[in-house]
Amino acid sequence: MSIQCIRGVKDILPPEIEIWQTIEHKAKSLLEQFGFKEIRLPLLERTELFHRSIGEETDIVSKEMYTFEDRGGEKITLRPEATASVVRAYLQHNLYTLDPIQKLYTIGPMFRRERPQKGRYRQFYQINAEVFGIDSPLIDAQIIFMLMYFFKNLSLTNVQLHINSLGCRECRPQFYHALNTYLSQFNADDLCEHCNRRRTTNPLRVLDCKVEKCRQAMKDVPSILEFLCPDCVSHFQLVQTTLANQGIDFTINNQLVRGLDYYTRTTFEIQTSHLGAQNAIAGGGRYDGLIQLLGGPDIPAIGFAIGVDRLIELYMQHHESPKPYVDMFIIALDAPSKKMAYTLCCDLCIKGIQVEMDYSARSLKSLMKRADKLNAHFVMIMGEQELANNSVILRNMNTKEQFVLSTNGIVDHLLTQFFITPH
RNA sequence: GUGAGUGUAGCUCAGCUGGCAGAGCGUCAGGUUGUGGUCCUGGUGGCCGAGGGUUCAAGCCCCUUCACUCACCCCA
Repeated sequence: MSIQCIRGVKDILPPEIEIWQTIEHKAKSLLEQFGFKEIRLPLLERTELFHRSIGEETDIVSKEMYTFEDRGGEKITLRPEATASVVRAYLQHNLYTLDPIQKLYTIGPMFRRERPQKGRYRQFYQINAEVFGIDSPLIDAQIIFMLMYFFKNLSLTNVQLHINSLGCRECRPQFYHALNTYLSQFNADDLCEHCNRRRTTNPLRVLDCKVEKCRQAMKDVPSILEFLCPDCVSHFQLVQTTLANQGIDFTINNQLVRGLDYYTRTTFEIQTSHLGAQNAIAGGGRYDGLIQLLGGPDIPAIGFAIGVDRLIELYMQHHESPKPYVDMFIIALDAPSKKMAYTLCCDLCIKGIQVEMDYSARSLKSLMKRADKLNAHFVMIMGEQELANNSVILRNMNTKEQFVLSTNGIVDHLLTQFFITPH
């Protein structure tokens, strides 16, 4: 058995790669239409960055990160998400002194060591966007609008938007207090093993536990939405009315907590019922305290990530991979013809025509079969007879029409008569 | 980390109560001079995931291990 790739990672091969290119291209165009600029970031960061931003008690940090010591003894981690790195770069380069408002996006792989399953890989890809320096709920609504437009534009209509508010540093402590009071009424038997630990370490996470007895126990749990301070209420209200005015359907889900500690106020997730258990294809939220937490000024921010692997899986349920083709396949039957074919092949390729030729000495028949396999739109045939007349045969593979063309000025002739030239 | 299912040709899969390793698709060649798709013929292709055990005999039974898939968990 030859060497295989490691568990939970995969190769993306042609022709599927074309779908990835299409999706990424569409995402970039849309993000740039909305004023986002690309930022390219390292995949490696100091481990400390994620401990401080994502939170020590989260699943990501406590058991899913690829962390190692490099040869200099430094603790390095393969990034499990992008937001922390974007914030790090924003602070490291003092981008806020240039303009506190920055809209940045990045596309690339993330790494989490979880058990792989459908839609969940150890190396997975995200399209990530962040807005720094705007605290208005209008920007919350706008990035959600942009996301929903993106999915609609890809003809992905079977997705649902869920939104919630997690409050701010003013009102969240009061909810925490109420939540702790509520949780304290239960014995260890009433909650699952994880939640017994969470009730002290991260009580918010008990809310969206899916274990049956925990859901029973959480039946009458106070809703975070009842504890929001007036500012948070009006913020959340404006997000909702703005979305509603734009005709965007959403569900308020007060159990939507999300797995990273840094979220405040608006959080959202876009889900689908067509991907099995891993139903979130995009998620994000506001993180007004994170920049300060990482040593920067008190600047609000909001962002989201799209799971590209899942998005593409969903997309492919309704779209075929494009069938590869070449514009022309050249069959040259002897050595002098091959020499000429080679030059012609290069000349046409640099003009933007996809041309393949054959480099072997196989029969015309087998090469015609190959032309068919390559889905060649045209086949050029040249051999002893043609070369003697300074001509070649051009066959249209769909109509079966054949033309005899002079070799004089053939590149221009082909470009103007047979191929739609770019520009 | 836990559970269930599956590992046989490049791909999709048959293979009976243990008895010579199979099909379809793909690939390559041919079906009389230099013309494709359909059709016909032939060739190629395998450490039956790996290691051990039981047996005269193991793809099949037992143990171990690895991988994949799905689910739990978590998230994108």
